[in-house]
Amino acid sequence: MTLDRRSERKIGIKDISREAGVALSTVSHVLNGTAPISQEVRGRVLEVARRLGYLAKRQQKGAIASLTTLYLAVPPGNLPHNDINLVSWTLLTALSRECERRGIRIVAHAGSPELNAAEIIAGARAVSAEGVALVFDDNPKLLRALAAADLAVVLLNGEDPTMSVDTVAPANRYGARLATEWLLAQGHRRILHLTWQGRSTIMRRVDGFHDAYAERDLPRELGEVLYAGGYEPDQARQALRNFVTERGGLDGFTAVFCAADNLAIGALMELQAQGFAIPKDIAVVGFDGVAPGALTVPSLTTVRVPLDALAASTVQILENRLSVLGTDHPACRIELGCQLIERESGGISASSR
Amino acid sequence: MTLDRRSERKIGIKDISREAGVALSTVSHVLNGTAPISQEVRGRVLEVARRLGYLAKRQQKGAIASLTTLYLAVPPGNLPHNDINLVSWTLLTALSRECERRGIRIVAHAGSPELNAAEIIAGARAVSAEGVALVFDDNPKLLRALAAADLAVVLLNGEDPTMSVDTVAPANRYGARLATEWLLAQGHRRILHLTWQGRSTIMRRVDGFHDAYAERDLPRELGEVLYAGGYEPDQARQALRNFVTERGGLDGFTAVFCAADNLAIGALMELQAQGFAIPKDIAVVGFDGVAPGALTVPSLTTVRVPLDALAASTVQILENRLSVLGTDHPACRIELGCQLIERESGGISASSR
DNA sequence: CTGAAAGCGCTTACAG
DNA sequence: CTGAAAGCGCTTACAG
Repeated sequence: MTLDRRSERKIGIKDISREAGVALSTVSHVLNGTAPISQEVRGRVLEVARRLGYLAKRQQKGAIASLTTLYLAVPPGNLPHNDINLVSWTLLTALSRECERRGIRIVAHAGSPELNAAEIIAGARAVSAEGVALVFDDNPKLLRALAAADLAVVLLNGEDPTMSVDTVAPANRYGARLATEWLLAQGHRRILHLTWQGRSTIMRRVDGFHDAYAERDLPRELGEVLYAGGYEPDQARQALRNFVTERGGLDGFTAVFCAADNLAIGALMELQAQGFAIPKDIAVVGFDGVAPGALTVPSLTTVRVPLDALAASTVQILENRLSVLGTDHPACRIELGCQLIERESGGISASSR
Repeated sequence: MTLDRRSERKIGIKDISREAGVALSTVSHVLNGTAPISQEVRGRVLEVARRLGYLAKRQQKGAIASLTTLYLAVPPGNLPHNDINLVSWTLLTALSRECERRGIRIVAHAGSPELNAAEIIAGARAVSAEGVALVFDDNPKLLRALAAADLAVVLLNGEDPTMSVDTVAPANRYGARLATEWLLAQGHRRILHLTWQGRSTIMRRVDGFHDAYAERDLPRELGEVLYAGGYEPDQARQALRNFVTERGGLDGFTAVFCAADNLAIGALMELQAQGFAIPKDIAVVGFDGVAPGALTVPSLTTVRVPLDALAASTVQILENRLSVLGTDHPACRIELGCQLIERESGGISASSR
């Protein structure tokens, strides 16, 4: 029994023919390309078919149930045990909703504090999982050991330097470039990138920060990278406090681009505590797009990571790997675009002035 | 009429049930997950279904014919007018074979020497193409203009810094890291990366070259980047000739990693002309994996780019975008893994010694 | 492009 | 898990 169907009635080509006002056979011909149909009718039929969800249903039917159980391995430190780690929480929620929607059972791994390939493989076997989603980790040894097992493995929100498994991640480099370019377009020249020594995905955001300067042929020294001790708001505060003390002020910087909303929230607090007006004295932009940023004062301009789409791609790539793609098909890396959410802390966009 | 079907007879679940030795209904239950089936039987059925090509057929059927005509835009300079530009030639061949296989008409753009968005859009409209594949180009203005049109656009073998369209490319950064790491693992420490000031995809290979050093905590200054005037073999020869003259020899370098097979072929010629033995005095590794590398003396160790898989992904992503994914779904960037082909010029692998 | 009709391939419910 | 059987949804060939 499938639990969750968005619509009670099943949609068939009959519904499409009625809705689009064409013959049943015409719908079939459009969908299969079995007869030459005018561009106009064809467009109308496809539009209706998509709108009614028929295309999605048909594609879903095409992808056979190669994945019935998904085994989920998350490094314990990233489990959403505190309410600050909202990215993890939102991403894992999206993933389990996607599985529920597709009727896939999802089983969480529980093992040693440090993830361990043998444990994960044994755990997945024990529940007859065909696929494993590894989240946030990018220990090459672990990845290679998992890849060697007879399982489909996908790394979500991480980077596999050895490309031994498929990967799904936000376009970190692009997203950081997007935010930096947006600030540059508003006339900011000295931008401080506040980040931490995190995993390589976080380092890609540093790359993107530099890309934006390079693209405008601006000396990369105009921008500076400031490392906080970690991604907690307090660590952002600490880092900025030290920075302001050392430089005796903002040292000409007019914007702070933070590698995570968490850091941006800390930055907002610290800069305001020091008497700076945001965005007037200094603009602040975050990265992630999780809920709290909408509630800060001022509200946080940030780069939104498409968490729902990431979850959907993760399941999709696992099913593909298990069905059509064999083990010999090269590993793939999928990056999804991010979007700039303009709120108050970044100032008013040059384009909307 | 569809032209090309790999097998004459259509494969159905009846064939699978016979081949796997199970009941017809069992096959159906396995494929749809409509009844609990033992892991063993389930595995056997799926294995047979994949082997007979049923899974692929079913998935193909699921993906409705949203793409009937593909419009292909290639910057004229990249058209395979000379026999050296084999990467272009092989990639475009793979793309048209993939289209033929799927019954998609492919129409090549012919316009101004410089690609121009208005012309491409008009050309695509004129032949009623639903999708456009833009190859090798990454002019942001052009990409943005194309993205604004009512067409599905995919950039093949390029990088879109603005992520306004979907992208399919080899994992350049990873591939370069792979080759460099392979050389480091053999004990090479001073590696020369021979490249040219090409598009950003070529620059990613430089990034990967540095990644390999960083990963081993080796100073990046051990490796050096040498820019040739272009990617022709003669330009590689020229660059190496100048290098050897300036440094009065190989200056301690024991390996050359070239950003393209074309350059590697030039490097082989020049280094041998100067009396160096390959791989004994200096190892040479290429990138691309096109045919001529197998025929050089010594044969070329190189990184193979999965051109067939790139072509298949290109068509796949266009169909996805046109059917299930809407215009609001974030743009995606797909990178496919590359593989090191060990031949003679790189020396014997440490692992196989 | 329509519309009625034949037919195919798969799904599904059920007794064993 | 099997096997026979009913039935559903889509495809396809054809006259208009």
